[in-house]
Amino acid sequence: MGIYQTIRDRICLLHYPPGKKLAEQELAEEFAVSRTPVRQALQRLEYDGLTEIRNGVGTTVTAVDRHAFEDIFAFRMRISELIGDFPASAEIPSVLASLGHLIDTAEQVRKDTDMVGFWRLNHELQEATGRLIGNRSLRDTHARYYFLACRIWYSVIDRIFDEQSADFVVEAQEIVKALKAGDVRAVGFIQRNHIALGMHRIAPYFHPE
Amino acid sequence: MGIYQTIRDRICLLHYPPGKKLAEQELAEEFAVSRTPVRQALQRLEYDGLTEIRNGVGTTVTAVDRHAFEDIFAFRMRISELIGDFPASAEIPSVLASLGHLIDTAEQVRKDTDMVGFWRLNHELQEATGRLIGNRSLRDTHARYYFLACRIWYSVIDRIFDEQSADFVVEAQEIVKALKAGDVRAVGFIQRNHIALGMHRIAPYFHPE
DNA sequence: CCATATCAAGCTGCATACACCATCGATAGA
DNA sequence: TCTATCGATGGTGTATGCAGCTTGATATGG
Repeated sequence: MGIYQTIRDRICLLHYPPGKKLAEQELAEEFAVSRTPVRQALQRLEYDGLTEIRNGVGTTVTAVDRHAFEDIFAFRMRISELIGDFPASAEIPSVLASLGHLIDTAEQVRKDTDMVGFWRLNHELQEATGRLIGNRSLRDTHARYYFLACRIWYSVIDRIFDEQSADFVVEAQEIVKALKAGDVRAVGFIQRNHIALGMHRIAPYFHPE
Repeated sequence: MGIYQTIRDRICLLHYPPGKKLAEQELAEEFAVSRTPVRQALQRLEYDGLTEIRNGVGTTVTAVDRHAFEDIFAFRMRISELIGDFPASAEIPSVLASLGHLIDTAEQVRKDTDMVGFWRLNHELQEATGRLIGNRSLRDTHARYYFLACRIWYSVIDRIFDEQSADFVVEAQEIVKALKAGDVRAVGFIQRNHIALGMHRIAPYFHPE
């Protein structure tokens, strides 16, 4: 996995929490490369909105205030609603295969209260539903804002794990049913509804900094 | 204006047409800097989808095939429809001021068949309507895909200038009327409809490569 | 004449050195 | 004692040299 993806996942997993300073030199030594490729990754992360680079100061992980939280989740809901307008129906079989594996794994993850495992399952679901989107612009945007959102719910996952992971299984099962009926539009609405559920579940725990 | 914006505008203005090779060394000499900041700009443009970097070959401006054309315009239509869901009503007065100046300038641009001037007016309208969007995620996406779309209609602007610029004035006037009524939602639908008009006007001239 | 191997040129990717900037603490003066 | 200034420190921004890759021209053998 590349430097960009590694750092991005660490931010989403809160291994690098908001406000954390990321020193180029330190990361360069860890990845056994020079500062150049590390800088490239950090600049891309800044473009994603996950980090902020200030000359002479350093690179810091961006804070997520109440405004950003609401903006991102509301936008993701609208984006998901659009999935049905651009269905990539040819991908349905492969997505169904992914979802099958995903639901099987989810039971074990729930028993173990394996939060990192749950985070990975969400990545897989995101990747799978992305394959159903037949419009590249929408698909890219869908993925882009997933990575902005996932660290938000992960910041309170220890307090909502049971409900959130139960809903996750329900969401995956509903998507399977919809896809077996060939109804990609339903997938978008299912996802939209579960984003809304998650948003309302997170909001009480989410205090602006 | 920065290196990134300069190169981006040259791509959108077809000064750098699809397929054009952008040599880092050459650009570095033009901007009187080293390759490093040029590389930074080119990498960001690649992330935008405007260029493609291949090791050992060089950086080329991406081609726009029929698929990309349809994806981008369809997506932009959907994005514009969402504007009304996140109105930044406080910006209405300043946007009205921008639109006034814009409509005044447009008449002269139409008389002169000033295509670059028309291109600039579109930038201004894009920037002004962006200020009406109260959701940062939507605003960023709205801007991002504008720059992917504008070089497409600009590639055939010489053949559609009269109709396109006439519609532009109508669009701006309709937006003024909507904003005077405080109806930001209407702005999104006006823009959506004019994107659709433009798309159908372009399609006949647009041949896949 | 054609196919293939080889080499040279030009490009990007990376490593490194240095310049510039922001910050904090020490120190001297009021 | 408080304040202002200066310097040390650690960070990012840039320039530059070199390594590795791609591609096209060229030479060579069939």
